[in-house]
Amino acid sequence: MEPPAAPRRVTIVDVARHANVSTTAVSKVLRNAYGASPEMRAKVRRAIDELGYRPLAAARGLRGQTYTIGVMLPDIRNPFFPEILDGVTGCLEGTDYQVLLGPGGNGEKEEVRVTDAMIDRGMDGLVLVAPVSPRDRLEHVASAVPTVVVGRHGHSPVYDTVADDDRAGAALVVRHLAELGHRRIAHIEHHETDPTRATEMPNAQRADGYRRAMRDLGLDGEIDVVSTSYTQQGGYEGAKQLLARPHRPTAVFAGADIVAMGVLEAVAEAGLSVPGDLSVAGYDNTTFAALGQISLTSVDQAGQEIGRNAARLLLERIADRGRRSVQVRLSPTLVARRTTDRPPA
Amino acid sequence: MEPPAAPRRVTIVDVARHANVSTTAVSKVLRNAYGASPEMRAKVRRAIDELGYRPLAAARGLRGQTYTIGVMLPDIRNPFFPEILDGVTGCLEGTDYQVLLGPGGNGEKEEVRVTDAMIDRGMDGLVLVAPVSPRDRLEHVASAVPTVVVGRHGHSPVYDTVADDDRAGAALVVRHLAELGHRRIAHIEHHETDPTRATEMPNAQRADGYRRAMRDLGLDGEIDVVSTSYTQQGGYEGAKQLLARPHRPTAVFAGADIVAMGVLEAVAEAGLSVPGDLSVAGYDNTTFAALGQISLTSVDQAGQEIGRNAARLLLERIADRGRRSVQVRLSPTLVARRTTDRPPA
DNA sequence: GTGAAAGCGCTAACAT
DNA sequence: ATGTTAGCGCTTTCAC
Repeated sequence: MEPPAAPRRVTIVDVARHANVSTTAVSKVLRNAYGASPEMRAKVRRAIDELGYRPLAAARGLRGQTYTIGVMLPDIRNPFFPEILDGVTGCLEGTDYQVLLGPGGNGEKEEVRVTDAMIDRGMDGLVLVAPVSPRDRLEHVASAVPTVVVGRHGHSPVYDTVADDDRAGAALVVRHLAELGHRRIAHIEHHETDPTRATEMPNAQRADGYRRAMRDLGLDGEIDVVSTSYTQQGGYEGAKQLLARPHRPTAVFAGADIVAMGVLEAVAEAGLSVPGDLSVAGYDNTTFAALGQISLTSVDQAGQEIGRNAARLLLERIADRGRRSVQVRLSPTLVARRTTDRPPA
Repeated sequence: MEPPAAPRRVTIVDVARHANVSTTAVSKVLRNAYGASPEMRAKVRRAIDELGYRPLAAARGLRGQTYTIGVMLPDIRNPFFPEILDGVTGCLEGTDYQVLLGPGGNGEKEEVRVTDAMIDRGMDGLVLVAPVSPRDRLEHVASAVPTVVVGRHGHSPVYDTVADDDRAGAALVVRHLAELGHRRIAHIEHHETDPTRATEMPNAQRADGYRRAMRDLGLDGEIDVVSTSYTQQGGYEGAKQLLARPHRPTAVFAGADIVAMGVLEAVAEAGLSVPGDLSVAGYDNTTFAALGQISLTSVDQAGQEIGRNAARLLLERIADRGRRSVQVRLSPTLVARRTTDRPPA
């Protein structure tokens, strides 16, 4: 009546014995490495199947690879990130790599913890999605393990980047609203104090894109930015401020869909209608935006495309750690829905 | 001009040499194990800090633990799961364990792949969230590594379970609607063919809870179940069917919030109003439900509580693999919002 | 093409 | 309380 201890795992030695070959031979078959005859391969594969052998990734990692790709997501709740993840896993399908996710937590401390953990676990490559850590830290990580940084602008020789052109996305929104006839187009941005991040983060690029687009349209005088945060609460508060303006805007470009949700709430509370009294646009084209009840005009980032590119670059870098760093920039598209229309007469 | 190969990692040997002690001593300090004097500990810790040493989890795992807990999520997109995750990570905070997520993919094949991958990576324990795999498979996994199954009914001697009482949750909705005066209360369920899952999955329990509650209220004759799927599309189609009934229901209990979203869309399309013409309730109290624009009556599962319990049970089982299996059942609560009201006169 | 043997970084027995 | 030594399961020389 002993406690049901875990039964001993089948090891490479068992397989070798069962197939009457050396462990080296088995290892070669596992890795599709050079130096094993077809007959040998067949024999070994049969033994593997018969014994139900699975190589222990941890042990492999001690000498070679762990066949594990780590993806750090800063916030599981953001409905945009699953798209990226789908792209990554899709690209890795058919390879021997397995994707594991590290829950980031939107803070530098949490990011350090999770990236260190991934390095300590011998992961072969990392995809960092919209990291908030300073550049040095990212480079530190990238020097320990092949890394692709996603959704953050600013280059580095040690890691590759994939990002949407957030400035262009913001311009799409502004032009769309201007074409509808709006002039007083306000923007709600995410407040950023850190100097590096103030240029590298998507939110900063969106705000910048908004300003540039306004200027390009000759609307310099109408530029109106409220600085809160990329949260529903931030959108609510930002909208409150904008609605209290003596001469209030006819359109609001919220820096993220979740912000737009807060705006919609504040507008409803003020007894105003969308888009009758105010047009509202978001960013990210999240699930919310597509809901029939919401039908929010938004900017679609090619999430899957981003993920696919990230995975591809990562595999390339794993294969050649010394290669020059690559920057991929993708173009977002506008998805016009029912929250934007012509301004009130 | 050689390619910048990864600099050699600091190992336990380096630390031992630097501190003038044995590797055993360092190992003991790392694991807070018995047999190291305070002075020794101090010395070793200093060396660790000075060298920036971090133990390699893969190597530790080869003999002992990897200090990694794997959480399998079937669907990253489901906004309910982050709650569970928060509970798990919260409970593990302060311990040496790191949580890594395995993207499930809502299919048996994907689940096998990701659970195998987690086992192969030497994880110390697994939390499986709402797995769809058959019981045998779950027991197979659990026999390889300590496992807690979350959000699935049905016990097993080899794994612990944590779940909300979905029957009770469904009853909460039915009683709420009945108290408002509804009698013709319909339900949209997720179609399930597999016999094991037909009893063990939450959706099945919700449908069952609906039927029981209707009977308990003497509404046997009004029981009306449409069988589609737990998707927005499923809700849309289900609602279409219900609205086409000669004597249509006055209230719809959708088995999940996302289903309710589809219902709302179909209702709006039919030119009807909620809750004026039809009351709608969901399940899961997701982010959607709470949005001011939606304000959906829903059932709140204590997600964080579920996660905390799962983590606690897992730690207990890691400490004692032989202990009897435990089942924790938590109680959901109703969150009444604006989509439910008295039936039309 | 094949296999023996060394060793990856750590922990666990076993001395001392 | 401390150190020595033998592995854990795999990959990688390097013989043959």
